[in-house]
Amino acid sequence: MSLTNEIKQATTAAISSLYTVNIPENSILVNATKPEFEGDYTVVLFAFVKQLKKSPDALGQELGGYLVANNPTLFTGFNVIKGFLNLSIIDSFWTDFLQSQYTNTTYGIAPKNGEKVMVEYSSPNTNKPLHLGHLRNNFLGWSIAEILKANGYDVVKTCIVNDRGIHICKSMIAWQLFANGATPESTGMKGDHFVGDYYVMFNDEYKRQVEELIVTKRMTKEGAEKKAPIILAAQQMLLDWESGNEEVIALWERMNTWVYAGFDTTYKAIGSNFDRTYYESQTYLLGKDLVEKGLEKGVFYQKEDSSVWIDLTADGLDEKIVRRKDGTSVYITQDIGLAVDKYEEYHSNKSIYVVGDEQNYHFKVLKLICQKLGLPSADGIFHLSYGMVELPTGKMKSREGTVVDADDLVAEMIDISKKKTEELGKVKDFTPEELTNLYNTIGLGALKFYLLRVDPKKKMIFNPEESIEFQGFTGPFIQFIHARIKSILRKMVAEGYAIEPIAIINDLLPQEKAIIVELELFPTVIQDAAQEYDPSKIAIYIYNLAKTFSSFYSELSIANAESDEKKTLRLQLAQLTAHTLKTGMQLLGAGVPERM
RNA sequence: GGUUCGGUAGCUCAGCUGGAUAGAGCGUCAUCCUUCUAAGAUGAGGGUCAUUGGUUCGAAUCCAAUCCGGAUCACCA
Repeated sequence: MSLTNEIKQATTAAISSLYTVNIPENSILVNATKPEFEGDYTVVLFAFVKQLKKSPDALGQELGGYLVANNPTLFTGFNVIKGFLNLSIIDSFWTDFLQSQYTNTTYGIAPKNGEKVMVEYSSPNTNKPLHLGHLRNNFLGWSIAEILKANGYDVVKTCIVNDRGIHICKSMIAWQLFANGATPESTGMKGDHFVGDYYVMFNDEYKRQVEELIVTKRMTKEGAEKKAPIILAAQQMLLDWESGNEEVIALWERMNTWVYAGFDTTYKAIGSNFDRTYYESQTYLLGKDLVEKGLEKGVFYQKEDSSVWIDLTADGLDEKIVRRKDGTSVYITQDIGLAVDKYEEYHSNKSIYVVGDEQNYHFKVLKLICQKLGLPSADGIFHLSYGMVELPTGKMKSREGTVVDADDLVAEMIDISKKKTEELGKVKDFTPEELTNLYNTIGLGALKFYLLRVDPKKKMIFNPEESIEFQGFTGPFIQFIHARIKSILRKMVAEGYAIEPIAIINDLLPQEKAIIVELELFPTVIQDAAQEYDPSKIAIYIYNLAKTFSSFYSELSIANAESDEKKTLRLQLAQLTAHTLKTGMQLLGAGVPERM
């Protein structure tokens, strides 16, 4: 149990025994004491002053006296200022805590709880390469999966690949028209970029044809957009694809192979993977049966043109189509089918979809429809909605060439970490392989930390003009503190100094105590991060811990401590800090180097 | 227009289940490497917490209204 919970419990017990009044534990507010006052934790008294009919000061004195007298293993003293009861925690509590955890390399990680959760993220389109927005999505999905695991859940990471539809046909048409048989191999290009280029070519040609039709045939813009030969060809190709035309399918498969090879490279570079990948080409027909059943049940209704709808106006939403008049399924139908499919395969009660906030409405509707259909998976559907990554100039637009490409950005980050490392010249004895690993760790650490340190729900601004920071509130700072600690620990090992458990220390210095106080919070932070689906809680926490340690480090010597006892204590502190920083970074999908 | 998310330092962001004098990082200025890694530490400066009203012992935090910005409301996915 966390210390603040212990304090709450002790306070409830005290109030109950002093005044025979029962106050719920969670209504008691316990905060860290402000540095300008004496004490470690503060109970805010105003809330129950009225109920207990006491002045804040009298209540504080009585409560404080009782708490100290009855919890001698927890509190050493108290003071009351206005309505705040400041409690001092006994040093033995902190040293005990440290003794019990300093060798624990998985400090903060909860044991398995037997529950299963699915996390779906990434969801790429096969007609263009991954960009910065995908990176935020991938890092978020990965991190949430890790955070849930750390809370004891069994996690299945899934990906739905958007591999069919008119947009894919556009790349295919353009390739047929313009490629002259070129391939990623023949051009030396990464497959996803190769295919993405043809998607751009399609749009350029489409635009040209539309303008031509407007000029030569005096068509309206809308009319020309429908009649341009290249769009008609794409539409025909989609029909051919759906009817199983062998030639079209063969081309589709060939181009998909290129794209997947490209995606694989990117996923490998950013350290991402999935336990199960679904392909829309295989799932797009799912859900049709469910529409039939829904019609029978009266959840859906049919219009005269035989399209099928659901009326959600009673729930504050609109009417929504679930099957087209030509009988084909729409986006939402596929998702209903996939939800059922996933549930039948894994039987997880919770299914998290990491998808941008532009689809908030879609997921509201999806969950509602599933509930109305009485699907067992319905209540477990949770849309982890995150904000878009924008540029200072606004949204990223592929048509205007303002997309920040994922591969480019990753390469740039690794390159910058290489340059910075070389400038500092601290790892000249590294082998080329060790150097490559280090640059990767630092570059990706910086990138992941940067994208995960802000609240996922908020949109974030990325300025390509200013490169991502390596100093201050960043991944490399945390990595640096970790490497520093490791360096000290290595030195101790080299000197044959063993870190043994020690007896209680009664003269903890403020700098020493500050770190233990911070460390004690880690398990609570991991729980919060899971509850809120918010990796930034972890990022902020490990940054604060690293900062606290860094201050401590610059003020007090570890190797040349005043006594052997203190030396050991500080080494224990350093070690548990290193474990915690490492675990925290791992929860963000980032690594920590032993040296940098 | 309906729904919804946001507006905190020059910039990027914390803090939001109401609690003490609103915090970081970057940038600016100053100090510190013969002592465990300076990707560091210490300090200075920087605020009408969008605006107005309300709730109360107390509001950046809760409520209402207003202003500004984003997303969404497709027989696209």
